[in-house]
Amino acid sequence: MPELPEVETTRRGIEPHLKNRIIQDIIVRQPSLRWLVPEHMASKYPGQKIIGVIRRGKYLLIQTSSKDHINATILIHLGMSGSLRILEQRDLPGKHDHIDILLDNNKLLRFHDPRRFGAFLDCPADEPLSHKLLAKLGPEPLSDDFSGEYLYQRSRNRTLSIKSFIMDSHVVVGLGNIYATETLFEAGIHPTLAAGKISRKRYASVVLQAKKIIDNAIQQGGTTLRDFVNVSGKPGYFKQQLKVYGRENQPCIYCQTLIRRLKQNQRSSWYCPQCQH
DNA sequence: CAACCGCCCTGGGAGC
DNA sequence: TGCTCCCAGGGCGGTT
Repeated sequence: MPELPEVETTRRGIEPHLKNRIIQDIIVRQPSLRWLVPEHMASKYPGQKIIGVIRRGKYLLIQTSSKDHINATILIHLGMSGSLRILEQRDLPGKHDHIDILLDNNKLLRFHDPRRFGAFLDCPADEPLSHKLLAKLGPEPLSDDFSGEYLYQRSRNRTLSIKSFIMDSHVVVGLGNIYATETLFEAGIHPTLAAGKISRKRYASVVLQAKKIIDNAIQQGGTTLRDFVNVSGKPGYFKQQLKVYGRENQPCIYCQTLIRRLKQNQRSSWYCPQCQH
């Protein structure tokens, strides 16, 4: 489920419930996620106070602090199928509810992840963002660092496709398959074009559309926020206005040409053969 | 270095 | 109903 807007929606949903709470316990039922959940986390974190939840790309960082002013940070990635919910401690765990962080108000944060591509890790104490998984990430898509000029410069001499290029988190974070597909559709760019051959002008369009789409999706994520955190645990992709993603053989909303699908690096791309070239 | 490909998993849906 | 196959929101790590 989670692309960047869903992760940001999750962050906004859980932070008010977590901030200033003391962690009572961490219960790990299934440590085999993308990487093994470190054993020491269950002993390190109880007693720590949560001071904030920040996001970097699709990673969430739960920052804590103890009486001795020792800071620590839990690093969470939701992978393909992960979700986080605030529940009561009396709510029994179900299938795929792998980790609970127990809070000091009879609530808990529950990590659910059927496919187990997610991650639950510990950051280096001194500088959490120096974690190996975070250190080389590209700029945030909504930041000023993500500009047409930046993409243009980074892409010179690159032969891979524009689709693969903008989905590379070391280039820019947060453009997953859905939003990369939608971005190229709105920018009118065929997904197989070589990244290194695309003009400044077209990259300016890519950036403009990506920002628009992600910003809009975050706004919409807000509408499903309550459900996401408290009840169903299902973010509403159905509520999103997807213009090309998943629409194979349906008419393009601009020109009525039938949308086509192709495979790039084992991921589907949908595109309009008329509008995107 | 850059590019590509396999793979970590479970579950849902289509087709037979 | 049940089997098999394909597909899915990610992205690391090994190989060429």
